[in-house]
Amino acid sequence: MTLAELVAGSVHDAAPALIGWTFLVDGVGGRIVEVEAYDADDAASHSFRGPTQRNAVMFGQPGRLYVYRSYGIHWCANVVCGPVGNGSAVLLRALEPTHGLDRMRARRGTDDDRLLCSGPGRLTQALGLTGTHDGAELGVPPFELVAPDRAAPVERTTRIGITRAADHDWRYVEKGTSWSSRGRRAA
DNA sequence: CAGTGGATGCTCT
DNA sequence: GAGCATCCACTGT
Repeated sequence: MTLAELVAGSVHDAAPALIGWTFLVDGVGGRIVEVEAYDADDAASHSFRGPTQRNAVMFGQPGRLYVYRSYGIHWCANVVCGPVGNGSAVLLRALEPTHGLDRMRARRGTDDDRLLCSGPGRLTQALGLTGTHDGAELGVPPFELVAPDRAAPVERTTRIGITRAADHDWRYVEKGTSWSSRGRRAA
């Protein structure tokens, strides 16, 4: 499956299908092990109340990056999905670091590899993503999204860190991973 | 360990 | 003026 095919469909199909893909920015990144789906009928989604200046990218071309500031401090990155105008996206919550570990350690200011990409704010910091990347097209430099050799086993749970529509099971985690943002295990 | 609260800026009410 | 799709440091066991 190509990236274009994957993001063109429903966000609820694309989100679990993204698990196991390798996401790189300028050669730095890793395997996607945790994501969440957000659509326009979802009270927790930025697109719920229709297009605004901030969420404009969510209503544009699929396969682009939607980046927003979270809690005034962090950046969070999403992959826009579905047909143009439907306002859905997949929040990237955690990666298993595989490429450019040294650059990620330097950006994050830690030698604990478990803390490099296990969380949406950490992930963007490790990969150097900021608001300047909002609306950027994925799959072209400096971005790279590589499909896994075979589909990864995926677990489905409730989303994290939201107050509304928190009961929707739209969080997807690679089964058995120790790199997710919750439930870490020793290496 | 678990639980709490502060940092910090922008969007929408 | 409220409320965040978060993270970290600090507290008390």
